[in-house]
Amino acid sequence: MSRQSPANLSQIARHLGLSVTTVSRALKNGPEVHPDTRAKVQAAAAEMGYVPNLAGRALRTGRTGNLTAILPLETQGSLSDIAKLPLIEGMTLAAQQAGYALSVASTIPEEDPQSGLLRVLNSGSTDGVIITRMVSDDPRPALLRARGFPFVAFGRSEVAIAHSCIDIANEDIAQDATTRLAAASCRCIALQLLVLDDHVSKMRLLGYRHALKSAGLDFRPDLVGHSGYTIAASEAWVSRLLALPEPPDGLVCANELGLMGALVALRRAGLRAGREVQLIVRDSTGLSRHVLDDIGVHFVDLTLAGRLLVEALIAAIERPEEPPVHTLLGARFDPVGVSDPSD
Amino acid sequence: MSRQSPANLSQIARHLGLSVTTVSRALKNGPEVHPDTRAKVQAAAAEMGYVPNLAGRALRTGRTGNLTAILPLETQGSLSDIAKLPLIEGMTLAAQQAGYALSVASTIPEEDPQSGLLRVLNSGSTDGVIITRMVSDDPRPALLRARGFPFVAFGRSEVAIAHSCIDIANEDIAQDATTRLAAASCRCIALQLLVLDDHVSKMRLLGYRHALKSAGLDFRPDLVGHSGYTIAASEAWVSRLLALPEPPDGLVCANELGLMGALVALRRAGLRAGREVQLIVRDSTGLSRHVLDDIGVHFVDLTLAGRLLVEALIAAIERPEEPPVHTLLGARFDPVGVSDPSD
DNA sequence: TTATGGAATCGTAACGTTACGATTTACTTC
DNA sequence: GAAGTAAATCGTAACGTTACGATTCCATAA
Repeated sequence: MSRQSPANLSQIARHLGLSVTTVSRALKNGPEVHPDTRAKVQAAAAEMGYVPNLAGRALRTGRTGNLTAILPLETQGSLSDIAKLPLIEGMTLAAQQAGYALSVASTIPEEDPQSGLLRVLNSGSTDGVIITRMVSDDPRPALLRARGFPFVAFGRSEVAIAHSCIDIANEDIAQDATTRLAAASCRCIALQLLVLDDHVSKMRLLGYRHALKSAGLDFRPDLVGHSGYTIAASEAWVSRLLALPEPPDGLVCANELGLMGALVALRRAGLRAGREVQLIVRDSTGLSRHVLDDIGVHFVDLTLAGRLLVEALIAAIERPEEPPVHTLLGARFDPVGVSDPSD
Repeated sequence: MSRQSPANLSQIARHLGLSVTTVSRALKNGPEVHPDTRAKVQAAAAEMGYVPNLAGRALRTGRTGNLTAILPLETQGSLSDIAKLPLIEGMTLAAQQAGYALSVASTIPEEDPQSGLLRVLNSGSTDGVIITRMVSDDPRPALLRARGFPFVAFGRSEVAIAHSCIDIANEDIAQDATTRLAAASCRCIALQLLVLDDHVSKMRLLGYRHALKSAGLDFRPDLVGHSGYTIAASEAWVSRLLALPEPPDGLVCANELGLMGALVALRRAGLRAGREVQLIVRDSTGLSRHVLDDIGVHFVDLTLAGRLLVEALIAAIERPEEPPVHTLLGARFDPVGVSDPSD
């Protein structure tokens, strides 16, 4: 009962009385084989259950058929940012449909982000990488560029290096959310950010300030804060907000977990979402509309983002002469409420 | 600016005046090289930035350094079962720490589950697979066994084939949940299942019926139903339950999404969780305790399950003579409530 | 001095694929 | 019928690694 390996080119060639070369060419629709031969070879390959051995092909061509996404995974057992799931799903499915396999590699929190990337590159087992969590002066694009290694970025940095990137229209979304709260008569609108100094927060802050100005509201630095990626941290931050002398009457939440934390904080303070404090959230899982009975949800389709990232990466690998793409993904605003019958 | 490839064995050999063979042996601590030589080789390899080419190694040894988990991913854009995220995280991190890469392959809903598996096997790009969503008479273990291909299963089937599997103690958990509801004076306890006919549902039903019997309660088939993996389906099912002539006063939810659906259904019916209907949920993300203000949560550590799956798979690959492991993972019961300050 | 044996190192082949140049076959044209 | 040409096919080499048998070297014993 030992491991049986699938048929290879030489077995097909022997079976048909052809050379390995001809079989190889026939299978990839090379123009130099006789149509009859091609048909015969392809029939035999199908019948014998031939699948190309990727190691052999990789050794010869340098292409492995693997893509790697570098994501920050949760190592401590606490609740992870669930928006990663649709992103992973989108990337995996798009890769699979294009004949690639997608591996996820995790950054290690204590580690320099560059060395994690280097580990992946040097293993030589991937054709291209997707990098995430871009920061303003991110060193990774330059590193990848210097190696001539195909990559795409999820999110923008301020580094002037040509590469494809897919980003979320964070500025627009924050601006729209703030404007909607102002239109709902909020006068003290708080903005929840996730981490300090990354590009996402910078853009969201821009949109927020722009909307405040348009609505004729003052900017109050004490209403802006970063609350990290956990429910507990969000709850702590919102609780502090609510204890201010002039607490907010509107809150732009950063994501699902930020919303959860905010809801817990409101419950503890005896306040009601949608009444004393109105909430808007940026959501990527569809979860928020089921827990939030308030103004609405900005739905950001990260499954689509994952698909676009993979497609851009494959383009960078297979057609390097094409110019890089820059896609800015907007959000769909969904009003919510208990009466909404949709999923 | 073309892609620079890292050093290979022959470059190191040339640089040191040794043969490729000796360098190869020195780097993997083979016993036949002189200690001085080994030290020299390893120093040179480190200095020249040598990393083994995985394609070359794979071609020679048949080992690729890749593991594949076959999961059902969401292709329709609807909210996916978020419990997959901690599972993926646990698997990915454990694989990474052991020097493997983990790819996720998705089953295609319309497709025969076997052909998806075959596609993965035949690609020859993976050393072992993790299969999930086991059903009672699952054909996949026999298929994998016949090929001599290393694999582990998440969940048990009733097929008598020796292989490692990691399972959740679904029977115990459902029994404990039902018992707790009965102890909280519930007399009509409903059981939410996910899909019909899989092993998980079978075990949960067993535990549920056992607990009912112990508590002296009658089994009512109309209180047991399967509600699929979406919030909407759960909501529809719970709504139907609540419209029964004798509606339940207790509900054992299947997972986070089942809970969400139940909460929406309760709100719509004007009922309060923890009052007219008491809830217990099986949770793997830590999310439930933030939305549920009721009896409690059975927390199932799927990050750990993912880690155990990968470790068992690596054992099956590297040490096939070892007997397979069967691990049954229990749950930790966490009482919840607004006054609970933990994350 | 010559066997003996063990330690250290080397050379060759092979894994399955593809690129490239060489070779055969069949058909047209003079 | 011979020469020329295009189409079809073939043989060889190479990617980087490891397994295996062969070989060298050196110290010790006969």
